[in-house]
Amino acid sequence: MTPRQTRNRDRADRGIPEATVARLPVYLRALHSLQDRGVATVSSEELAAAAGVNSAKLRKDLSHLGSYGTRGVGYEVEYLVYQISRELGLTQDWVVAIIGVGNLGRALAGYGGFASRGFRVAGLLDADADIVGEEISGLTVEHIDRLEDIIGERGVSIAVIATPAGAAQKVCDRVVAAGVTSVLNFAPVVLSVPDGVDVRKVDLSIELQILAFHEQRKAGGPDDLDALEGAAGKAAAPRGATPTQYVEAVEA
Amino acid sequence: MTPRQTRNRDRADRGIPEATVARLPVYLRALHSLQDRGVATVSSEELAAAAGVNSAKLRKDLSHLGSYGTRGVGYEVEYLVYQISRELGLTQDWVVAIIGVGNLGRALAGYGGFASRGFRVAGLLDADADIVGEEISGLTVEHIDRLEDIIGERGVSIAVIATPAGAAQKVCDRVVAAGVTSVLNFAPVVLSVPDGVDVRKVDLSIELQILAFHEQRKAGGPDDLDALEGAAGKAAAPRGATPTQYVEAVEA
DNA sequence: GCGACTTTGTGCATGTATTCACAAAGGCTT
DNA sequence: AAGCCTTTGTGAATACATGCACAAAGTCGC
Repeated sequence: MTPRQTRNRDRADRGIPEATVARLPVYLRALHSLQDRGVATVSSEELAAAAGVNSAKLRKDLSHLGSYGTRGVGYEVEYLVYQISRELGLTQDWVVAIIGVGNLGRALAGYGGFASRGFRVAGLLDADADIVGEEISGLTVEHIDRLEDIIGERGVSIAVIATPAGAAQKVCDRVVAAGVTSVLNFAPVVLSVPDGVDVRKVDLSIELQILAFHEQRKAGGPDDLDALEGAAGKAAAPRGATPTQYVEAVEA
Repeated sequence: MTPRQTRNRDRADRGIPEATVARLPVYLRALHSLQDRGVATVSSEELAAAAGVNSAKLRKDLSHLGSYGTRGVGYEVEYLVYQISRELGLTQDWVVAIIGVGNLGRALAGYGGFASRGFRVAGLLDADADIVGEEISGLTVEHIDRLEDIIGERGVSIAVIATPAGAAQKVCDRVVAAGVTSVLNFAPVVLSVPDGVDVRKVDLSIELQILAFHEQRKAGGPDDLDALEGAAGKAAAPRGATPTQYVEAVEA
């Protein structure tokens, strides 16, 4: 399937690489910070340093949006902020609902970074009757039974799932059925969704595990234990000999 | 600089691609879940489906660890769990300190997914005297002045930074100076660290912005506004004409 | 013990991302 | 107004990642 490839534009063609899209918010943040400091113009070298990337990469990324720099000078901060914001869709407001008001849901509800960037939290939902009615950051927690109504009435287009793992897929199915096409998932499960729905996952324990891998690497690789007898490995290793028993605890 | 490339191993050579490392925790989770259901053996096809990836990719990923499957049969769940755990460094315990006990820090402290996977939270630190002394999930919040002592005494090797943006770099410098070489950063800033230190970033607002981009795409691309007059773009557009004023708010 | 069937492990082709390095483009100075 | 200096934008080279497709390797029924 070729997705909406055609629009009435002729400069930057509509195929911005995913890797670039993922970096644009970082550039945007760096630009905002420059703006606060009153900087009017920035070179790719400086901006790249602030964003923690290679300057050639930054220039190529920006070139996908169009040609917004001035050779010999750099980029005008305010103009670039606008162009990136527009490209990312931040010149309009997005209505967000947070589902699952545990510790994490509360933290998200109170997160200042939403409002300032065009994301409006319009609903906090939970299944727990004790939590429903509670007021958090100016919003009253509502019962998840009203999910479909809330999404419809308030025009929610992004759902943030912060429920326990066991509930996530069911909640996801419901928000998708109600018309949501973007989901940010904090529950430690792989959500399955129909084509056309985007899911992004944020997973604390995965990030820690990746760090652990590199940490171990620095310390000298895995404790070899059964690798001593060489390449035969598998055949010789006692198959159930797991030193720690990895019993899955129900999470969050 | 060629990093520790040599160990006493001859099977899977020590170059596991980063993309693979990032997926191993996902496989591990899927395997744990199979284990809970009493499944003893799984094919690459099934496991791939559970992890939400292509089965060829899964097989290639696993082949980097060694040859742990049986043709015609599949993979033995328990054995594979052990091998992946070992590769990720989860057969040993990692000591974690969480710095910054706001909403997010609390949520992290209470997150069940840590303990069950070999991560032990050994310290909660904050600069706010009102918070210090408070008990959260069985730990007492300590003052950040004791940072260096705590890291040294308790053998902290991973620091989780959940402070406000403004404090993050300073905290990071201190934990690195105290010997920490892995940092998980929740603050919305790019941390700069010396070589040999790994930083991973989790950023809620970046994820939302990426979703917004795709959401906008589905809806038909950016509102064109100044692109109407064609390719001239930049020259013709009124340079400060940002419809919304993107003033950076100090973030959670 | 043999043949049919299943599923792994991987070579190869394709696609995507990064980085280098430099010509083209603009501003600034004299 | 000419030339120097800076910095962009991008072609080309390289590196990394994905997915197909199939031979090799094993199991299981008969």
